[in-house]
Amino acid sequence: MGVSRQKAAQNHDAIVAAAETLFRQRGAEAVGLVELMAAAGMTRGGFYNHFASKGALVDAVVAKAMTDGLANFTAALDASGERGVDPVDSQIDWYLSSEHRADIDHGCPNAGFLGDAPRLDDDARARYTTGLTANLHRFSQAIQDVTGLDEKEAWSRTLALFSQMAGALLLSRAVASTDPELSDQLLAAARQDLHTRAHHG
Amino acid sequence: MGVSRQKAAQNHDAIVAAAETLFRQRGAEAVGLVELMAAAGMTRGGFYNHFASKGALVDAVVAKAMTDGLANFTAALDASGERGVDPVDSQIDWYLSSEHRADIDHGCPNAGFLGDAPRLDDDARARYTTGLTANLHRFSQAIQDVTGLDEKEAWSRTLALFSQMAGALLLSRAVASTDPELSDQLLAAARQDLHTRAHHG
DNA sequence: TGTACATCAGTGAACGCGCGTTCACTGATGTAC
DNA sequence: TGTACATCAGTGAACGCGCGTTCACTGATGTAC
Repeated sequence: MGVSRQKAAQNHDAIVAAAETLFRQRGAEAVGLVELMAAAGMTRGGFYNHFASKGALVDAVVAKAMTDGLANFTAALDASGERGVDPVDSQIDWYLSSEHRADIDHGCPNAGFLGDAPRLDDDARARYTTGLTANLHRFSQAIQDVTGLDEKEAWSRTLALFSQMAGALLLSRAVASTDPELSDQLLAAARQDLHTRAHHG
Repeated sequence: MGVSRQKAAQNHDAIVAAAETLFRQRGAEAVGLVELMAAAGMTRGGFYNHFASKGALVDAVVAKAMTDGLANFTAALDASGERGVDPVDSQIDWYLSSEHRADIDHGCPNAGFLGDAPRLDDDARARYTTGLTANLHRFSQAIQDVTGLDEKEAWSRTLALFSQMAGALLLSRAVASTDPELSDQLLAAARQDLHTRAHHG
């Protein structure tokens, strides 16, 4: 084998991790397997010991990103609760921060893969959709806790709020290098607007 | 020549028109010149009589889409004014309609190219940014007319509202085939939310 | 107005290149006794 | 515990293929006289 099973499992994870970064930055189509495997510390041929095809890797990457995203979101909400700060406000501030704008590699996957989602294959798009849905339900619960709205109202509010968060983040990223001032204004306008709306019963 | 100058100019437009549709649907990277030229009714070699490179075509497509988008937006606002209906409400209804969701080929270019914008080359990204800025200014003027807010307040309001419109549309498109109900809910929630906010002074 | 010639948009074969994928090979690891 | 062998992750050359681009060629168009 030349490599222990433990090391092989680490290599598997390294491929997925390298792929997530590269796919988010440049899109899955623009990343070749040679470059990808080099980024994971191997040469090209080994790829097919881990995945049946490049498409299968895309599925795995989307699945992992969505799962991690939900875990991070839940952890952030819990951490806010423990610190005694408003979890929805904290989330809005982080989501529309310049740090999150810059963190394309590991930021919110719902936004990170949003532009690519319509062009993913069926499996990956299904994974994106279920991941997004789980995230929205978690967010809706937090909205309910904060506002006291009923379940249905909170769900509508959540869809409206998250649309604004994702839209502002994507627009801000799209113009970040060409018009930094507009990029900042987009984040600031959405942040201010969302804070006043998140708690309005 | 085998082809008149008028016909050559028509062919030029046909290439750009075919490219806009294909690029919006699948992304510029995923569309080959053979397929593109066939869609425009020609064979591959003629492409370089019209554009120096594929990248130059991408620039031209983005530029045309953004220009057309602003013209369409302005025309729609004027048409609303003449019919005596609220131009901002009309725009919101159209933007978050299932028709606009389906019209990827010719819908709002600010949303249509939003997912690709960060990965466009410098020229195309600059064209996207200036086009978006022009659209936002036109929208801000309409918001000012409707709400009576001052220029600065209207601008912030515009950024917040348009972020929500673009985000809802992209999310709705992303899940349209995998979760049609969620896709509809995203549009409906944003529509309802935006109507109540657009006129609030 | 008619003729001779230059122009140049479109054709289709060809180019080098990088892609995703395959495969014979390697050698340390894991297993059987 | 030690030895012989099977396993299989990783290597790197090779595959066919489609990409963007180039180029010699064509022939109707536009121009000069």
